[in-house]
Amino acid sequence: LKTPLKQVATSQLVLTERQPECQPLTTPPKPKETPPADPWTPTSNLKMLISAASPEIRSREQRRQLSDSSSEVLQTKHCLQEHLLGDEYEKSQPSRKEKSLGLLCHKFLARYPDYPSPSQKSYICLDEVTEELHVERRRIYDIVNVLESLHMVSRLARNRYVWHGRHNLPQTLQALKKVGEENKYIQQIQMIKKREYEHEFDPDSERNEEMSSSFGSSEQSEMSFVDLPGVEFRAASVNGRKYKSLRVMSQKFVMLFLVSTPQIVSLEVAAKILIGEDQLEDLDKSKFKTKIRRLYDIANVLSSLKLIKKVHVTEERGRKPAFKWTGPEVLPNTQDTKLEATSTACSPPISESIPSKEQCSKALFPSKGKQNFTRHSSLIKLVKSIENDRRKIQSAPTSPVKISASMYLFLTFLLEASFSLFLSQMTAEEMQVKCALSSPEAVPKPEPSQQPALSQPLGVCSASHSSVSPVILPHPQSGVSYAIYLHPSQAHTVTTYSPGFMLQPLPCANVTGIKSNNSKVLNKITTEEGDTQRGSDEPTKSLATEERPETKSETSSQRCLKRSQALPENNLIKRRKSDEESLDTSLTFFPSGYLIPLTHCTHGNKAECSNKEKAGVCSLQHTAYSSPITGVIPMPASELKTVNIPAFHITPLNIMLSPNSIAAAPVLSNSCLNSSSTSSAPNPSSSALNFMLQHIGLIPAGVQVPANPVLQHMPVSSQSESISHSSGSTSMQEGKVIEFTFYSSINESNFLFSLQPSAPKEPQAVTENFFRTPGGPNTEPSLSANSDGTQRTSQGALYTPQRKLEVSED
DNA sequence: TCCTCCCGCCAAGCA
DNA sequence: TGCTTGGCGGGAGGA
Repeated sequence: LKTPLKQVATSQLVLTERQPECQPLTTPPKPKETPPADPWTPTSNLKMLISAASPEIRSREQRRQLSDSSSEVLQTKHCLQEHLLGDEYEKSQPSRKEKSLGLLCHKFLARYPDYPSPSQKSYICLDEVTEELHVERRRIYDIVNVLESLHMVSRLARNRYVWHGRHNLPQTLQALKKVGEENKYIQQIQMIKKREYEHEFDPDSERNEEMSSSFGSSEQSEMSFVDLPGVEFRAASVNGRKYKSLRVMSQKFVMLFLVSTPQIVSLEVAAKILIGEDQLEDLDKSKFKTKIRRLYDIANVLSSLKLIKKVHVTEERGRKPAFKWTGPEVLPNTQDTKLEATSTACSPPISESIPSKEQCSKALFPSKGKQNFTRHSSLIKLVKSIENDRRKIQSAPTSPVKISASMYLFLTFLLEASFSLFLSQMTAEEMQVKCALSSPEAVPKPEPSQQPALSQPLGVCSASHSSVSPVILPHPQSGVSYAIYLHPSQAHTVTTYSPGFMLQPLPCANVTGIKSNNSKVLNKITTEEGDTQRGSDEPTKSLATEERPETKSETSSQRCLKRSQALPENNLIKRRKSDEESLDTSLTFFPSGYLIPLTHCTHGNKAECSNKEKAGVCSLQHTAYSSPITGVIPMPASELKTVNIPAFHITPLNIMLSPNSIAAAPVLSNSCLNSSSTSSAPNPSSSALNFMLQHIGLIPAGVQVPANPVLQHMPVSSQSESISHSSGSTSMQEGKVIEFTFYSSINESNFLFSLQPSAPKEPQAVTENFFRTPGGPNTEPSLSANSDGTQRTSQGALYTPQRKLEVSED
């Protein structure tokens, strides 16, 4: 059996990247009369002589003179070796790049047609290949193993493989995607990113135990080779090393791309996941490095297959190598999903019979007999992780937060970042569904073309981030400016202008559903809110109920309830009582979840303002804000956690602010309410934040905080702070603070921030407390993982890490 | 300096 | 027992 040569093999195929089959615009074809191996320049002969050992040139020779070229080149090489001494010979050697696995893979692939005729089988003889490509057998194994993982080849016998080409690729990718989804790789990726984020805050913390428990033991997590029906896996050593095999690693690597959105996977994350599934407890640097090495090997082959492309992801911590999926799009595993949905390189005229979905499923998930396919151990891990989270939540104390006026500005950044991330982490499908469910008339369905922007997860700056940026909303009558966080789906757009601060299209507040699952307190609150609020709540409430199946093992509200019951010192009722007391005096309530007063209510109008706002009208006096917002929800933030709000439909703020406590908050805007001037500010970068914070003295020089600091309980000094703005139009008054409690809660179907006035606390340095890290001197808020990609402080407040990410291609 | 990954040792396992 | 297969990590080229 001879290894068949690819019908069309030119030097171009070897020296340049191969064009995808279906690419419409290609380089004009080379004139036929030009022999592929002819010298291109007058000096080419010399170059060829000098670099005769180059694999490319050798390959060219091989193709031109099929049988005897290799020996000639070898002779040339030997001659060169004889005549060139020392450095000269070294220089004549092919460079490292020329010997790369990627290039070798190109050459390997050039030997075989992408879509071989089913009638004639193509066989690969390893000896032949190694001889013709002048590489060590070991290297061919690397290539073949990866190709085998994609079912582009399969092992026939010793030294012999069958070449399938890309015929099986669509099915394979679909199967891999399904397995990847079953293995909850998305969650694992999020968890790893989250832990990376934690690590930034607490580099010394030992979380291996936690990680191990969440990833499960190695025996649980072993994953077999994902096979396809009719493509038998006959690896040589299937028993001993298969779990570490490059094949399995390659499949997992591909799965990560297929389940990710966007389809960019960093080597680091991939390596951690692969290690995690092996033996996380043995995680050490060398193992990590080894995994990375292997991933490079795999990535080189996948790159040659045009399935991935190298990119770089820039985060706060630097530039990380990553790869972007450039292969065919793999649609969800539905019965209707035809394989032709895959595109470009994988859409040949498939003449082979395509295995049915049932066959694939049966093969992938056999109900009995030999287990050929993935064990879904990640489910076990997930449960463990969730249990850990739940334990922490239930035992977590709650404490109020004070935050200074200067912090407010910063908080707006945080809110934006967090909410932006939340949005970005939603898949386009979720968005469509939830938008449609929650506000069918107001929410236009995202165009398919918009989906990528909407579904950018994991720190990639989404183009849609601006849609949830805070708006500084002046209120001339009350003298209060508000920051509003609303999603555009909320309603009509109004604009405002606030010099020196973020300006975004301002959606009018459209009261969103706030649903109480079971909290008596909430019922009471609802009563307090009044009928109007309830009325506006109803549609969404019902929708939220529909949207949120009972299968959720434990809602955030339940968790919160448990927590509150378990913690007398933070008893909700106590808190509520306290809140009500403050309400009697000076507390101002703003419509639930939307507005943050930025400026003080003067003493002259404070009471009026307070009363108005208590009635839910203070912020609504202006016609531009005559939205359906009605009523307020005065409740402790911890109780607010019981509110179940359909994600994406609500503005994630619940605010109760005391005019006293905000008496001197800055006026950020005095612009005309109806001004049409609008400008968008970019998402604040980490460096910008750090600069700002350092500039205003909130953090010492040299201290860096990420763009999305932990949102957690932050005892903040009520003492005078040195705050000054030497630039910009925003001025902060000294010695005044806004006091509120910030909670956030995110899970799959809930998203809630709340702000509320906090009880007086011992003065503490704002910087120290706001930016303290878990595990630091003040270790109260420790971070823990959550299965849904969010993070949680020990008090139960959740946040989702986000980094400013830039993806750059090399 | 760090990223990238070639190279080859050597062990597992097959014929 | 020899050969095939492939895990693994040192260390060097390259950016």
